[in-house]
Amino acid sequence: MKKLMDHMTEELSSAFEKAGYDPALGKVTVSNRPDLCEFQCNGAMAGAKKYRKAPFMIAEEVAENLKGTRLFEKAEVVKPGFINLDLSKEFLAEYLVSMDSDPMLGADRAEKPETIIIDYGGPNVAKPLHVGHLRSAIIGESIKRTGRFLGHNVIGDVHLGDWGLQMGLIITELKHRSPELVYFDDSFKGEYPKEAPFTIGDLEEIYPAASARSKEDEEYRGEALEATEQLQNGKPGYMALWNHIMKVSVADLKKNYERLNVEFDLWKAESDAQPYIPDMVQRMIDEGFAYEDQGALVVDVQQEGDTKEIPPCILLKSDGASLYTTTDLATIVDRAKNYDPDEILYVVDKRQELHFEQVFRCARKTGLIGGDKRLVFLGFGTMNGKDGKPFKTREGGVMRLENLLSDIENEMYKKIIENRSVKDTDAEGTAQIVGLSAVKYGDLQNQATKDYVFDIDRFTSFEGNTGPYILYTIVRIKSILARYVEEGGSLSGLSILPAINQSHKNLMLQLASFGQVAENAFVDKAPHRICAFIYEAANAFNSFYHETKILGQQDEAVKGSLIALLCLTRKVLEQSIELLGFSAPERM
RNA sequence: GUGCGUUUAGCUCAGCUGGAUAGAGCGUUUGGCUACGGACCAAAAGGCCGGGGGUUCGAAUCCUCUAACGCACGCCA
Repeated sequence: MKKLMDHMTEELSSAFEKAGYDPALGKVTVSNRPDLCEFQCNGAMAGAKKYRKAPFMIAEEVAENLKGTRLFEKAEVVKPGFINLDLSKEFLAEYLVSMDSDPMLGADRAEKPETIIIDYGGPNVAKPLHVGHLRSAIIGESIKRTGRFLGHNVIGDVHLGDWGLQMGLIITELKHRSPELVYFDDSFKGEYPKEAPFTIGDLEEIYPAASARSKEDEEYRGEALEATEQLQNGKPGYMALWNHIMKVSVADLKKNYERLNVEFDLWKAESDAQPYIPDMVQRMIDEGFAYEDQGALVVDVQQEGDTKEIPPCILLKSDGASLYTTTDLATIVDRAKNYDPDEILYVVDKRQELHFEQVFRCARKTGLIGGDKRLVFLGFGTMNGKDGKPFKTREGGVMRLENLLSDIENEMYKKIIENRSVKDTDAEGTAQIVGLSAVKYGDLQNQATKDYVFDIDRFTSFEGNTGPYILYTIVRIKSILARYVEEGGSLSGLSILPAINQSHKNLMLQLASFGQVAENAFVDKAPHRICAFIYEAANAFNSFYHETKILGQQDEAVKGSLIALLCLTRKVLEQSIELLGFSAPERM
């Protein structure tokens, strides 16, 4: 569907052209002086030099050509050469009517749908999810939903860390604790037990213990490294243990991600890429890309024009074991082969930027993926506490994700109970929904690439630019609509009419920009733009609501049109939060 | 050391391709419930956009120098 802005830009462009100027000057933007006008065009000033003419004169000539247009109710020329525009209420109403009947709400479905793999989540098995995993999950999920909404074939892959030294560490620690287990008996030939000899709780205690010990105990670390390599070589006992670890962990991870309303299409892991490694490495050697350096097998990725030294990619360590670089490369092979994606997007901690730069260069250089395919790194910043330092528990430890969520939910529950004006049959369920909005909105409202301060008190507040405030606004709309229906009104057959006051028009203008916002947010991988849009829309609605009598409206046609606009507002807001990855309750 | 990033109101952050008086929220101050949810709305105060120089009719935005802070820099992931 053609955007409002496109309609206006077309109109201005032809006005410029008719006056003998470059139509490209007719670009219309949202006004940065809402007190003066709704939209503006600055083309006259941009063209002044080229045409050696005062911008004001150019603007006047252009404005002359706008007379009689049904698009604008005002098109005036101001000071140096601004063309200030106010949209016609009738045209705006027509636009909203067509937007209302468009399932995309004014956004365009991709002309050429692309296959995009988003690599996000990135948890390690046997380790509980902690706050560090939050951003990847939230941001990745939002981008996935937005891309999908716009018609792309987006595949979310959790990309589990299941193959590195961490596994060797767990196996080693298990061996120290229970050497009698059959998994450690090399002569054992029978079938390994079906049940894991540990629970998720055990694993969560075992890993940190092993990790800590390996840092102090050289010999222990050596054992872990050896176990890692043996696992990677498929030692049966270790493979059996690995299977147990995977099963126990994945079940737990799924539970946690579900609570976050985050869903992956693929639960692939590092280990899934292993089968591709030998061939890939061999080919890199054969084709002369890989060579031995200091005992390790490496590929140079330095390029001309680099302002710094980029270390080579290490494919195999001197002991022959692979690293995460190797795995990431092999994963590209896997993905290229099985999904043929146009783009692979990595939503990862920004500290890994250099690593991915190396991986991408190596993949390109060695032709693992077609040159027309995109490898994109979206690095996000750290989640800090109020002190500006990485978020920790009160005791200074790493905050587990489930604890964080529980804290938020409890906080929400308290507030809901305190404020409940409507009887709420399921305060706990509501607290969960609202709590999730607080966490997600609090995160997504910031630019992904920057560090941000996670402030529970602020995020869970019902006031200000928060998830709960947005949900409150939606619930309020639902409540009005419900009352309208109770009073005998019908929600069908209503149509949107021109605005009856300025706040009414402002709301309509804001809603009309949804499609453009969604598209831009996806192109720029910037969910925070959707947040900004939602917040402005919610404000516009509340302001309109405050000034305008709705249910008490005498004129039935007007009343119906206001109700129709409420329906559209609700639709737009709900679609927007859907893109962010949360939803609104019926009451709160 | 090299490279990358950040620096906007007391605090937390926006500012889309350079445009007219730099915007929100929180906090502070003030006003509004005999209209549909006051978890709201309206308003005030608060800023040499880290600093210098430059490009431009016009710079928070582009270039350059500089400061502070953060992060990364071959066999961990």
